Amino acid sequence: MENKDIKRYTVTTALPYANGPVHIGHLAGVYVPADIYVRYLRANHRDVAFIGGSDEHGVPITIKARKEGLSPQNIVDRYHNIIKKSFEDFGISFDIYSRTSSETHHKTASEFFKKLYDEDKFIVKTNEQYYDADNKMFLADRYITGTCPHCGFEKAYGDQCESCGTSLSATDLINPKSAVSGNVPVMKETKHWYLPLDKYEPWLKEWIIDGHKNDWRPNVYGQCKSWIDSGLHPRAVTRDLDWGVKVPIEDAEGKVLYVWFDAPIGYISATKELTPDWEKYWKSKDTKLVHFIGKDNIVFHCIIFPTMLKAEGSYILPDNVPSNEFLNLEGDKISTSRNWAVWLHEYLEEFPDKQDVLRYVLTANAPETKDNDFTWKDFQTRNNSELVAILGNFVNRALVLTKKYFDGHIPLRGELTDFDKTTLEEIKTFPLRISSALETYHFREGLRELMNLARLGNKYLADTEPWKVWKTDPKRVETILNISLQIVANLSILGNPFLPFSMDKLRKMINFDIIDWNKSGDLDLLEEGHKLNKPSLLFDQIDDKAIENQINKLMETKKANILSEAKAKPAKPNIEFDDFAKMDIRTGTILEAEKVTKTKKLLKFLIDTGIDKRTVVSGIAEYYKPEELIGKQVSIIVNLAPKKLRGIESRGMILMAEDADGKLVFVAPVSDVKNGSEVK
RNA sequence: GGCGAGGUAGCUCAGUUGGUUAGAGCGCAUGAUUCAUAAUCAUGAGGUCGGCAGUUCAACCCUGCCUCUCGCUACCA
Repeated sequence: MENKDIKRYTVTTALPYANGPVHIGHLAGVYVPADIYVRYLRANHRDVAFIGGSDEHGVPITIKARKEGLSPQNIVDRYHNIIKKSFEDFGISFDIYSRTSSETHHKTASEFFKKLYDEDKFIVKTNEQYYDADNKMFLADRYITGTCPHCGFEKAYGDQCESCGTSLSATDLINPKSAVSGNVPVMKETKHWYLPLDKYEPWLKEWIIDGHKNDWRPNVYGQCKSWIDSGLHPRAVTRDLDWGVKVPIEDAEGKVLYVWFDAPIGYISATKELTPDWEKYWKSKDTKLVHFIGKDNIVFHCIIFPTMLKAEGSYILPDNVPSNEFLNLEGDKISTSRNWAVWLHEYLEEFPDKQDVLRYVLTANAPETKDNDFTWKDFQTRNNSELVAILGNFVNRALVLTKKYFDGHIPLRGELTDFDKTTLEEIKTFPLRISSALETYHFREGLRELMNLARLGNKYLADTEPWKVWKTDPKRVETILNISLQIVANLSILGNPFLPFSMDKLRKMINFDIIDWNKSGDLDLLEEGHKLNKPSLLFDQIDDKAIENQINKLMETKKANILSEAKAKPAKPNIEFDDFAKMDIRTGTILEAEKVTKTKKLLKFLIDTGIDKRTVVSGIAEYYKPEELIGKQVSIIVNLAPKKLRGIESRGMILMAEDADGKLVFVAPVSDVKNGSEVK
């Protein structure tokens, strides 16, 4: 578990993409656990570099910039600043929060690429891609639009059709156009460099499958194993684009490093900006590298980036990649585009000075083993019945009693009862209970143990009843409160990684400034006669009103989303009658229907079209059972070019209407007509 | 369809190289208590550990099949 040879730590957090602000999903998955871990390490005098930064390259940012008539730099500046500020205000204690548009990063990423290039670690492939001759640029992904080959949507992108959701390749599009000029693009050869992941397969097997079977989380390990087992392929590391890190070699005009290649190098660049002595954090065997990420990033951080580091040769590899699952919000997936999220910068405004409440809730309910749900009701309950009632209340009781009886001075601990002794012994066990949870990335459990210490305090007070004893034996009360206050002091140390703002406040109240983890478990942290400052409440109740406001806000979002989803898509451009007349739509009857094996969506039909009996394959298996369709009359395009699907030749297409939720409904004659009737 | 992760009390989760009464917190009920932000403390109710088979003296834990959720992937004429 705890490796004694470890001298220092490099802890990184996934780089948030600078095209939007940060929400609670990011926090719960990555930043809060990483921050707890780092604060814990620092309290143990470990040498830590805590690295974060914004990921600012890639096509989506350039598209957003174009849409808003701004430069990509404008866009990333905007979001980088929002994100950076909100992390600061939230107490994510980065040693540096940098960005990939920085000069240092460009230089670092270039050199990294150059070294692999010089050492012949890449393979080169040439293929044909669309090219806009006027603007002299290759059209990657979203820079090309055209008609979707299967839903007919005219504004499909080169990587995906937003109408039917299919992922496409640019060459699939019908009537492709450049999104930049509107011109018809030409095919032109382009050269790209690939990282041959396949060559590293044996090494990855040894390193991950054999080497990290027991210390990586099951979700991380399983995901890696799945990738490796299914066979790795060379992956392009360059792109034809003008926003990003220029490919630093001749013959690479207009090419940049692909974002996934440059982004993780950002961890290294940021460390360079942090300290000239950066190499010890990345190249020294006695440094432990830990990547905190969400589950969407597992492949990059466990397979691709390590392969890059391995290929480069001089870097250490991650010791662990604690990846969380996803956090849902009120039962639905968090979605930036649907505005279904609790945004950090808004939370900070609406709940001022309540950073720790959110940190607490997100940790107590962290998606460590499976997706979890964040609800405002739970947020309120955890605040009111855990933070306020258990932790805040215990501290308040101890401090108020001390003020009342001893004017805020720590009383003498006199003769101990057996109960005192067992309580003191138990206090001593908490540092190890919490640290062994944190060392193994079990943050939820660590926090639970912290609360158990506060529970122990409450129980101690309830059992010893100092407010009663005071009347008969004030000496005894001195001992009771001394012990209670030692618990308070211990809480302030042990709670600091989780609740830094509140523990800071607590330390001021008890006039105490130690956060050294090694001092925790000590039973004389507060010495006799030590003067406490005036107590105040650590946490406040959150009332129903505040929760209702948040829930209403989400309801509004939901309404707005339903409205916009219900809106019909705008009509496509007019066509000539001749274009319509080319389509031959007939009525037909389903004679046979069966599921295509090994597919989720495909049904295979035999249809009597009046003209003939033919096989048609259709992707509706999610909505209809084959047996209930036999005998049903449908509309079918009979002169669509045949297409092989899963080895079955489909001759025609059944007409379906798609509802807002994606459900497909037959478009068919309302009463039976003879098969082969023309639809016109 | 393939692969991965998960399915344990109303909710959120622990758990065991398989061992005899399955745990915690929150919520709920009852009682105690008043120092404390109506907070606390005790006690209790509540679970056929997703389903069915199998291996075993013994399975929540191992094996097989099935089922549901999430993710990746294939697929949607």
